Amino acid sequence: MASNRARGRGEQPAEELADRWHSLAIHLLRRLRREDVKAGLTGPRLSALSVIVFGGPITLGDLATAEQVRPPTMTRLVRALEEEGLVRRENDSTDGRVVRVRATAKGESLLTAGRTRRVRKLMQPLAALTDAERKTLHDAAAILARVIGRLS
Amino acid sequence: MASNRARGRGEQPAEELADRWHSLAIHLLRRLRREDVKAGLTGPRLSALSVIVFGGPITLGDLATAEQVRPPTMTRLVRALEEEGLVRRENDSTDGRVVRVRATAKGESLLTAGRTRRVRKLMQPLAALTDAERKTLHDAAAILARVIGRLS
DNA sequence: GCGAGTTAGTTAGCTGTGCTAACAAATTTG
DNA sequence: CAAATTTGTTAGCACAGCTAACTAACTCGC
Repeated sequence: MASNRARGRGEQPAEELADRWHSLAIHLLRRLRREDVKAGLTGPRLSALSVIVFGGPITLGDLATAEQVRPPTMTRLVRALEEEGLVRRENDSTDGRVVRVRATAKGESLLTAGRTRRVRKLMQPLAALTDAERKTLHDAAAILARVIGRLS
Repeated sequence: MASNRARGRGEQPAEELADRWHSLAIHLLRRLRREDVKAGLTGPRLSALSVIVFGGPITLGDLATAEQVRPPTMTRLVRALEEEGLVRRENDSTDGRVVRVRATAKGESLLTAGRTRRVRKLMQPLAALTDAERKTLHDAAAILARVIGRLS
């Protein structure tokens, strides 16, 4: 029961963590953006493509929700992916309004085969960490994902 | 010596971690951006202001380096901060080329007093974590910062 | 079954962040 | 002192996010 709110010695106050992670997210993304550009696909597009590939055919609205983005933003991301031949739009047979998005073979292979190349730069320093450090990052990722989910 | 590269059971392969964190950074930033906008200052501006406030008067070039951004980008960020009265430009007395950027009282108070409001949304779910979870996030932040630093 | 309301997506237009290329001004150096 | 370097700015591009306003399609109540 001393697990929450108490703020004893050695504990991490939420405010400090929030500041720290805010800054980290900005800097991490700036770095990754450079690599993404070299890899030919930007972060948001790659992220959307990943959902499409692993989430099967999905409606544009669901995709926007999954990516925590407004519909117009997703419309544009999907159009960009479509123009590169990575995804295909399909009409729903029972509801003429909805648009289903499906990955093409090219889109799938780009995501899976291109995966290593894309994250290579980030992987190098990660591979140099100890197992314990990687475990910490692994655990932190799960916690952070939950935190993000609760931001609503 | 089993600490690196081995990939035994329970270890986290660098590739998986890289993918995971890439995605996390994108989603975290999208969420934070909304709050930043409400708070009146965007992430990059806030981040730059923070360096200016705590890093004393600093040249524009050093600021760009610290923020891992190109000079033109920093020129624009500083101009935006200046227009809001949060920072001031100063000419160097010995070198006419350099521009020193200093935080105004308004800038300092916005950063310190406004800090809680700004990160409040992120703090709520963080405060709900256990001490152990916050410690994991704290440790992960340090590791990630190093990883980012090594991306070069 | 038809008109009102709702839902899914798109278009238009804005703000903001990042970049490179090209430049001006100041300083340093040969 | 002329050439090279350094510091910062301007111009212009690509991209991602948003809201407002719209079209098309569906659902529901009468």
